[in-house]
Amino acid sequence: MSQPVHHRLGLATSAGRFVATYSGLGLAALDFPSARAKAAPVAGTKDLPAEVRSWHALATAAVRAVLAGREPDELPPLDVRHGTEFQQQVWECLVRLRLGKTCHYGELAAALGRPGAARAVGSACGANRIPLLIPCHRVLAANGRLGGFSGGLAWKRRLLAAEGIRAAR
DNA sequence: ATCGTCATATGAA
DNA sequence: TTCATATGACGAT
Repeated sequence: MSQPVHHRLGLATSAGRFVATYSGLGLAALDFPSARAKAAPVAGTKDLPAEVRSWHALATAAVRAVLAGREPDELPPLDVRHGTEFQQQVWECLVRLRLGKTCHYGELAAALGRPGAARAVGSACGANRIPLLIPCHRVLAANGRLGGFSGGLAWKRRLLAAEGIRAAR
């Protein structure tokens, strides 16, 4: 019936206006700038829970940092309940992957004790609703190429470039 | 270098 | 159980 309240807030950056969605547990989704996102109604900041306002401040600073190629100093809590156990393990690994570092789908699978699950890792990355802060753009294919990206490969390239990483073509 | 074809893990229908 | 993946390895061309 009454869903847990979700707040959708615009997040302005030099690269456009992202849309952040907060649940009662923290940041639940981060959407890339798009025409559709622009149209999305965004709550006025007046009757926002103080908690959400502070999370949004952290998220805004963190997203801007990543876009600028700087390591964010503090992340808001991430609400990752929608993920399966395996997906959460993958995302957990990713938040620990420092800016400027990359890994391969297969390496990540092996690190989780599941050699051979490279493809499943790719799927888990695709299910990530919080790009940039859960940095799935730092996961490349074993042949040095880009792999995929739900936000579009142009974004993946752009994010990697901001971190000084250059993938093979 | 590119292309097919398998092998494989996970998750949704 | 069947199908779809943001993979990877291998062999033929």
